[in-house]
Amino acid sequence: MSQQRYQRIYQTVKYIPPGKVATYGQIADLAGLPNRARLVGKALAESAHNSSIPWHRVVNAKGRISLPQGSAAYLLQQSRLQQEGVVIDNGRSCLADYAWQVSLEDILFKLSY
DNA sequence: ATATTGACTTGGC
DNA sequence: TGCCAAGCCAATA
Repeated sequence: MSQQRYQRIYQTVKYIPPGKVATYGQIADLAGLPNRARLVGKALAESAHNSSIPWHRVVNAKGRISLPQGSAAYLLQQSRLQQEGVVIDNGRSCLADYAWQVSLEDILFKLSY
């Protein structure tokens, strides 16, 4: 059911390693879709049922969970991140500690398909 | 074809 | 830290 139009976004999200987080804007840029952070959120909302997509590793530019505070989805994202070792302080993760940094080496030798 | 809606971002206080 | 106004733009209505 995941729409074909969000394929690039989904593939990019799959590369976020466990224990790390990426921002909506970062995913959009990496997917070749600059200025489309909101589209990433939309794509993830539709991927919630797809277990192969680690949507919980995507947070906003401030490192915070962008879901209604206290909602089921919010709690699920929080617990999944905590399980991976990401400390969540009042809905916020510390980007300085957990931000996913894509290096040139990753692009050339590890993320190749 | 026009208007509204977002799991967003940035910059300024 | 936090709030706000703008800017952004595909998808929906």
